[in-house]
Amino acid sequence: MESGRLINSGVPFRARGGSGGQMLLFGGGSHGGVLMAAAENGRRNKRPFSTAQEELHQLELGLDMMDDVDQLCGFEYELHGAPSSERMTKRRLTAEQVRALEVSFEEEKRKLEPERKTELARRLGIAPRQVAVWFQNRRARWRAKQLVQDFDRLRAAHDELLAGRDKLLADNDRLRSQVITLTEKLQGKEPPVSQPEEQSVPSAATYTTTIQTAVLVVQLDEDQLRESTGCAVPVQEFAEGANSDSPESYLAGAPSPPSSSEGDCGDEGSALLLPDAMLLAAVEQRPGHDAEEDSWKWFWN
DNA sequence: TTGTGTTTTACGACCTCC
DNA sequence: GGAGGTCGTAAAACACAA
Repeated sequence: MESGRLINSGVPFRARGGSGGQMLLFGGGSHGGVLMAAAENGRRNKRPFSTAQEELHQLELGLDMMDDVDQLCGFEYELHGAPSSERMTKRRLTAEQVRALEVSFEEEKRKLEPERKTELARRLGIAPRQVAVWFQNRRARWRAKQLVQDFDRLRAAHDELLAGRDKLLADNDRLRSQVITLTEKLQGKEPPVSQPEEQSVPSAATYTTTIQTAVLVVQLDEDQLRESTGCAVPVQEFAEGANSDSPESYLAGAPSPPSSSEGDCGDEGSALLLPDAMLLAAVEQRPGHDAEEDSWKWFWN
């Protein structure tokens, strides 16, 4: 056996002499001599490995085998047997090879056409199989990176939605207090002193007046609210309903319990936000109203 | 120098498409 | 059925702290 001197190479190798000339083999650690460039140079380099092509040239074996990439790959097979039976020795691609592969990866939109594979392999002095494997692994890395980016994007959108939801809730609280206060002022009452059981039961006339007052407040605040929440407020619909005879008719538009899109400024739930707030202010004063049985009390929580 | 974590290369199993 | 894809993983190559 004859060992070659691999410049800038950490790849275990051995050169086998033969009557018909020398053959270079790329083997694993136990297969042959090991020359480490790092040991020679006394330091580590990035990507210290030369290609099979470079090594063959450096060894000056005098073999004109560089034109046949498949033959080059076959050398490893000769050492290890069929690729499926035993792993081939790993060989790092050079920076130049990786750069060319990256360019091709971008140009071909991550697809590798057979002709392109063959051409790349020939040009870079590696086996077509290596090009295919490199693309497979590169696609996997690209997908992993995309996954991270998608996650970051979704998280940012989620945080933004949460912030919007908090703002909506705060606005809702503020406006609810405003409606109640104004309603009570119009009724000539002072704000309740947290004794709801002892409150006097309003008459039907007062009840209707309360609702109409609430609608008025909503109309006055509509522009401000639309600006602060970014949600459409169907005040007109609600106002029309307030003119009907039956207060119960207002309940037809009562909100559904929050769905998975809670906090979302969507088309249905939050569009009912203000009318619902107004309505509830009135319903709370409705004769015989039982707050515990209120099916949409979730809205206030 | 060594231990350890990360990246890269390569493969087998399985799936899909033509 | 073959070619080429993904997925999961092994193992070599590499980086880096202690």
